[in-house]
Amino acid sequence: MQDVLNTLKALSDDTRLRILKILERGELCVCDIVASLDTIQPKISFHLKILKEAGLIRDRKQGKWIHYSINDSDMFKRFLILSVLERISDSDVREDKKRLEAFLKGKNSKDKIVSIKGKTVCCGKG
Amino acid sequence: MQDVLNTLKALSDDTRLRILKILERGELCVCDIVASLDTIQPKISFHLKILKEAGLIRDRKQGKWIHYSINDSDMFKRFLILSVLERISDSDVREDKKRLEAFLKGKNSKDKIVSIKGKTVCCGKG
DNA sequence: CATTCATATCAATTTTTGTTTATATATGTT
DNA sequence: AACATATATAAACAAAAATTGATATGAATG
Repeated sequence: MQDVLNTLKALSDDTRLRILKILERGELCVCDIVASLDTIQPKISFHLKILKEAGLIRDRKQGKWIHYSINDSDMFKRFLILSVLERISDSDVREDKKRLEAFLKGKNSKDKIVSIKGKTVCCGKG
Repeated sequence: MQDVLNTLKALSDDTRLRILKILERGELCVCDIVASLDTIQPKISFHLKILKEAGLIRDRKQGKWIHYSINDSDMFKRFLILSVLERISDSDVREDKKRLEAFLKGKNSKDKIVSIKGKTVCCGKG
């Protein structure tokens, strides 16, 4: 019973549903999610941990960054996520998505600038 | 988002999953559930309220008793319950089921005795 | 109409969960 | 090596949820 419970508990939180909702877009690093939900990083790390321990997401380390994505190895969980997220109204996550796209755009242009100097930058000031 | 969240929260509790699991058997009154989970009545009333407010169960009043049953009017919720309960191991609810059957048996025999005197008794001492 | 029984609700408490500030770790850069 | 960045973790605090014991409500019975 514990695994089902953990899974359900992990899904029973506004912040975590919002995280999953933007992860539907694809793999994201922590700072992307922080920017998207317009909040502080430890909060996001806390919720990512819960989602990960429930087996709903997985992470991939690459240099300084840790990329999170929805874990599709467990059918039941994948399916739960799908049917739950589908029932969340677009208006509940519109702002999150806006902020995410704006942030990613900013990152890209910075990447271009710094790639000239050979840097790879995420959210830093350059 | 609030309705999905309420539903998930209602499902995210050991006691409530156990209640749903025995309600799969069919309609039951509060005292049946109390006996089945071997606990105190206010606790069960508390959890029943949460399940009801989430739209997962419904109640039917009949004289002194209130009978609860799984609410199958909402497809999504019905389906969530099904897929969640299916993943709960039998061993997690074996004792509950045992206690329930024993209790119902006791009730029936008492009913027979008191039906002679024209009474209908639930859990009272006769 | 007083009593009993089934259930609900309340108030107090305890437990669990989420938030925040500060700090640690690890990787990459100069 | 010193520094900056991305993320995690810890500790303190706040908020929400669960448990319990006491009491209220309302139906049936004698």
